[in-house]
Amino acid sequence: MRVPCCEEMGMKKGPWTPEEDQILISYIQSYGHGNWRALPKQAGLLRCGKSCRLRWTNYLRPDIKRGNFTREEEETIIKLHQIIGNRWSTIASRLPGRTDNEIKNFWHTHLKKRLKQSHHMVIQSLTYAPISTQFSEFISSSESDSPVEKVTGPANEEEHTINANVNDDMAFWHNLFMKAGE
DNA sequence: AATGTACGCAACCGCAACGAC
DNA sequence: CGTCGTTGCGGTTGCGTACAT
Repeated sequence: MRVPCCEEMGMKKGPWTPEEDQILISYIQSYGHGNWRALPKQAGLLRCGKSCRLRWTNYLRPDIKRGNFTREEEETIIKLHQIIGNRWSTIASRLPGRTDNEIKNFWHTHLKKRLKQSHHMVIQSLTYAPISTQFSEFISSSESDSPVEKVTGPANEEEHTINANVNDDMAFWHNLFMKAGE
């Protein structure tokens, strides 16, 4: 019977202390992380391997980029999410220095709000244009220079957001139709 | 200044995938 | 081929902080 790491006795939970961070960093720098399950014991940490791996990959890794997401990163996330959905690790692999957890959090706290805003916009736009026309516009804009990419500068922030939102919903409807056609 | 509320982020949990045996 | 152990992923939670009243 396998014991979940969360049930292992004597394992510490909750926020990591600077001391624990330092132990983990210096251990991995010296020996690497061949076996996460064995690592905490060997390093002298009262944490489960899962917790160590998470702390390292999401916070302590030297190549992690800190700070706000750039406009390009934001656009990449939106576009990839349109295509592949909640595949955060896949999206993260396209954004050097960003972790899946960070992207997931960013999506839920910032980008998700835009879906709500865009919901009424797409309904509004569907009222005035046939769906086939909108798909061809969406696909051609995705293949060539997207209108989203042409927008730069803070003055166009709202327009940029709206374009991204509409694209998002277009993708949703596009996927829906593709599935229906299968 | 005190209290309530909303938000952002780090961390946890459960499950699926994968490889070793 | 089935079982077991480990890792990785995505969803969710909960705490700390900023902001509003």
